[in-house]
Amino acid sequence: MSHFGRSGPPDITDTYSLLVLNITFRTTADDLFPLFDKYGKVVDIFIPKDRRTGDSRGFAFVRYKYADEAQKAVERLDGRVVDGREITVQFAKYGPNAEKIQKGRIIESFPRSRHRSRSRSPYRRHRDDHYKDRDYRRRSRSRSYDRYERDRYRGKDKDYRRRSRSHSASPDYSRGRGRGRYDDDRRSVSRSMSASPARRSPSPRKSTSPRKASLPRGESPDRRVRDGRSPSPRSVSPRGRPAGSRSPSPRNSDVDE
DNA sequence: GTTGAGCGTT
Repeated sequence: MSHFGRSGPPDITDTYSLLVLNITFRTTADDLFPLFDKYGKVVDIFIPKDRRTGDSRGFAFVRYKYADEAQKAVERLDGRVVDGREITVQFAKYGPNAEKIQKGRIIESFPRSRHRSRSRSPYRRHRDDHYKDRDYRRRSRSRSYDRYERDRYRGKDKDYRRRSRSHSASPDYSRGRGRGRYDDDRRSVSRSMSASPARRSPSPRKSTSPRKASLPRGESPDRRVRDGRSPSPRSVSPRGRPAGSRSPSPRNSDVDE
């Protein structure tokens, strides 16, 4: 098994990271280790995986101990077919040791005084080395990872923080206002979801057509619901939950939330 | 069980 990345970055003081792209989603560090280790001393191999699914993201980071070896691997493994897919090996630009790369200038660090026309690794991609190619490619990227990015973005709370700072002058006021509006919006979404007659209505299948025609937009109910619930939906605590005594119907509490 | 531009963790 792969013991890489099991205890975080082992040692990146003198290692050169290489980025391996275009690898298959099933390729693991163990598969790349022998391949990369053949061309030099591989210190560690890390493959970012999804937090939820745990699947590979399609690229891996290979850390070499020496730059010359890394460079060699880049030139030798770049374009190699692994698992039926042509992988792309190149030096990592961003990362924990990106600074070192610029400082060390591994690209030009050649043991043999061999002056090469192109110090940088020759990305011999397909003839599709166009410039606008990326735009069209980027589009496809948002297919199955869109939700992942969405979740990630939400988790960062970037927007929330920014807004908070903007109104830091009056946190109370802003919070109250922001909260109310936010809640409203959120409830709106919730309502939208609740609209699903799946579990809200236990038996709406018998009369779904008439109701639908009756409320094609849902504006009427919308206002009604907002007016009736806007004031203080959360302030109201109908469930005076008896801490000591357990509720006679635990299911009720579940339904509440 | 899918996907295919990109830059990473205990």
